[in-house]
Amino acid sequence: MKYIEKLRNSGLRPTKQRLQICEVLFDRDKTFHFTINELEQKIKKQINNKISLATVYNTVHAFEKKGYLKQIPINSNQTYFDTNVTDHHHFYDLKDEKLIDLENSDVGPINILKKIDGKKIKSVEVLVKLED
Amino acid sequence: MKYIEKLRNSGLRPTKQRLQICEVLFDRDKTFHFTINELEQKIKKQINNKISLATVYNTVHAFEKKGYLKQIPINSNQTYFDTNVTDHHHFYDLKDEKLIDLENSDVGPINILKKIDGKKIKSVEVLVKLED
DNA sequence: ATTCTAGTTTATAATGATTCTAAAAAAGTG
DNA sequence: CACTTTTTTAGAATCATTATAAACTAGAAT
Repeated sequence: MKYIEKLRNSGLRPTKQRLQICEVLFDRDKTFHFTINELEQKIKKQINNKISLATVYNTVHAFEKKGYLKQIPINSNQTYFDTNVTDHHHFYDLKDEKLIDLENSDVGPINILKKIDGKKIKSVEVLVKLED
Repeated sequence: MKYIEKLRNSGLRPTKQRLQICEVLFDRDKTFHFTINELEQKIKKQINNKISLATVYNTVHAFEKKGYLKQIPINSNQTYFDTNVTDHHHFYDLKDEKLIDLENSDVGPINILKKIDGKKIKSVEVLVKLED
């Protein structure tokens, strides 16, 4: 399994559950935007093994901490995660409640002119809300 | 009271509770970033009248719908609101968990080059995360 | 391989923000 | 005042997320 080493190198034991969640999350062509709930559904369909909801939460948070996932800042009652951890932006379709990737080339350069003493910029994220 | 007409014009009855919440929200010099919980605390301190939590929620949502408040897209278990409804952006200090306004003049123009058929852009919001 | 230990999984309970409910109160209208 | 509609309210219900504590497992040591 290709994820065993990746997990070990991060200090995470490559358990059956983590490896299966890796498959669901990372064996794909395109970026995956998801809520924990949606991920749970996908796991149910794709895997012949029940994974506890608590484990899904634990794993997603562990992966986020290690930098394999990131949260998408958006106002929703559920937390959204993204398998694309590079700097990039999003459309959010308010009607369908769906996220759409904006590649970096889809957004002109962003200039932050204000500085805060003693702080440095970690990330710049743009959320473009869409309506009909 | 200066808020009576404003409320009436929006189709909201100027009740005692709404007027008091208006005072807490809008009788200030600077932009106010808050969660419902923080707002409730401020109301308790500032007003000699108990306002039910349900009313605070109702009122904040009513004001948001009328465009007097807006939500700030950020990942937090609590929803953040902003009394500054003009197009503007935020710093988010990861360490202190504090929001800081970025005036429009603090951010260069943002060009969204991608279009989605049948959808139009409602808002463009930038979140700049800060670290030490 | 067997034993040991720390890390992991799990079902379930607990928490906490938000929404719902339905009855009482207040606002606006004639 | 009488009437209708909107608003407020306390408390219940909901729903995402986190905590708990017991059972399990991976990796290391013996």
